[in-house]
Amino acid sequence: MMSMNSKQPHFAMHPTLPEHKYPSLHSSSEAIRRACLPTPPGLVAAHHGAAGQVGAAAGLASICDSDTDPRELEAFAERFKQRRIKLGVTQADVGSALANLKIPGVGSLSQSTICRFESLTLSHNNMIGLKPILQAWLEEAEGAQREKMNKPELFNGGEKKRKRTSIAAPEKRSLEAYFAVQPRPSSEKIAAIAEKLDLKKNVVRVWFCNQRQKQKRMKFSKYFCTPKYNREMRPSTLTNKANMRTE
DNA sequence: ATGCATGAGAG
DNA sequence: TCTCATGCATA
Repeated sequence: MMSMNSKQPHFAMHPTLPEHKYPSLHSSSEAIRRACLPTPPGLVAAHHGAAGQVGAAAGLASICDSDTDPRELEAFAERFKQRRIKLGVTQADVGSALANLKIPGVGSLSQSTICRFESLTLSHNNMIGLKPILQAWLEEAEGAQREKMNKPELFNGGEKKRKRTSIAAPEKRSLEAYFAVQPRPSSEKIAAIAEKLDLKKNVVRVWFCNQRQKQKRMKFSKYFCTPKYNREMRPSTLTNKANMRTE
């Protein structure tokens, strides 16, 4: 049942980026952390007032560390976004610019990932791993603030476009109902559900996997279940170039 | 901003 | 098979 895989955080391993080999990045992630920056100016160790409550609820002691403290991550993410926008750089720009940092084992990231980092919709560990990298980029970008970032990157052939499956609302509601009573259905159960909803078994399986991942995102984790955080869970809009232009 | 998907690694 | 980090495609 609870096969809580306590695995190490690993990074990029995308099939669509042959440029990098991604050699066990997490091994060098600590090196990056050290090699990068000391600690943010005044945002370090915000308030530990709520930390006690959360820590108790979580039954953890490690989150007291300023580098893994959810509040510190939250503060950094917010500051990161603000400064990125100040620089007039999009999430996609940041993602591709990361490759220019030449950090061993660190290639580019997608707009999706940068977006999720800023909105805290990543796992706690994922946030911790990405923070030093994005922090390094931010420093570089602000250091070379007077120069214009260039990202040519234009090579397109005739690749097969992936088609995204769309699960209809009724089916989705059913899935959610099943998930509520059993987040981890057996293979057989999945097959049964798939047949009932007339969906491919794999689609149902992946849906459950993704649903479980959602529960583990920072915003929905135990660290952020207090009314206060729920209130501040609102999504922002000033992110894309389009929105920035709209001003 | 987010839904569905992939693939490495672990079990 | 699952988890986990991540991304393409799309709303």
